[in-house]
Amino acid sequence: MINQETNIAGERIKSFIERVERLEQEKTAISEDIKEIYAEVKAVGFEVKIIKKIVSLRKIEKERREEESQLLEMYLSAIGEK
Amino acid sequence: MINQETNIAGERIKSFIERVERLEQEKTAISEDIKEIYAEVKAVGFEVKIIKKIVSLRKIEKERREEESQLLEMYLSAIGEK
Amino acid sequence: MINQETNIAGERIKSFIERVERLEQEKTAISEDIKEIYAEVKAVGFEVKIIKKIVSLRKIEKERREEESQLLEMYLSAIGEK
Amino acid sequence: MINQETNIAGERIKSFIERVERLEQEKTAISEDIKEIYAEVKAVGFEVKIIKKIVSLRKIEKERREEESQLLEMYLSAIGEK
DNA sequence: TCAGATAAAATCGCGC
DNA sequence: GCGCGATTTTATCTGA
Repeated sequence: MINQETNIAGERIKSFIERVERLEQEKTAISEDIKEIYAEVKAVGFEVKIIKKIVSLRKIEKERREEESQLLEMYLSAIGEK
Repeated sequence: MINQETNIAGERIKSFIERVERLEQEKTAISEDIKEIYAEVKAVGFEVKIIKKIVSLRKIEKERREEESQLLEMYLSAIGEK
Repeated sequence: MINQETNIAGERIKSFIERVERLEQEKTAISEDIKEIYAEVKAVGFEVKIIKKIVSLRKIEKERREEESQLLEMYLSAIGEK
Repeated sequence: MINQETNIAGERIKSFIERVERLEQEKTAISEDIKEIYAEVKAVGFEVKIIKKIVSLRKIEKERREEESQLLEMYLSAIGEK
């Protein structure tokens, strides 16, 4: 019956939406936690901008290292060493 | 002694940075969870674009309600009722 | 001849830049006009904060309507009606 | 009569809001014009990022010059030359 | 001076 | 794979 099928589909859609919304709320909460840390950084007299810069630099560095490590694995694999 | 002070400052900065990085990892993990949900949405044959639009629409509605509630508070405050 | 080409490119770039700068000046001028209106609002004894909140509320409502209309189009498109 | 006063106030508020909204529309329109220029920049093969950088550098330069000129005026005024 | 709002820039993911 | 649009992040600005 069409209506029941529609309802079932509706239920599934609703469930997906609620799961996404739940996760986005968590994300927002974490963003707020991060803001609080920066407020603390400022409160103790450090420069927020600089700390942020360091964080982003470390992220880039980490990504670079991961890429290099993947590249290394690809080479090793290519010469049959892994 | 200057070096010790520097070290103490360095320790505190390091601690802030690590706390931020920990939280950003959590955020990334949640973003991946959300992506997985949308992959599932697609897998069961629903249109991801539409579900995303519904999510954003509900977010806007929520924001509107919050703004309205702020407006009410402003009114009350303006007429000295709060 | 290379120098002429360079000049031509340079002329075009200069023209783009000047067009952008002209428009940004206009934007700044409008922002100042808006500020003047709020100064007037304050001068006649209304609460600027509340007027601003109403403006932003109306903007959100407009966005909501636009999103709804996009959602409708997506639905129609999804069921092959458009 | 209170209701009439309220209406008059309401009319004025409405008028302020509409004036602001009108100006904000103009601002949005100008922002779109700027975007179109950058689309054109890209279409003819120039790098948007670089053009934007030039625009922002020129803006900073202009502001610096204005500040210097103000500073000069302050000095002149301080020594009674203006 | 500082938080909150606004705008700009960079990044990411999607469809073609 | 690449551009395009959407999201996210960063920087600037403004008012309290």
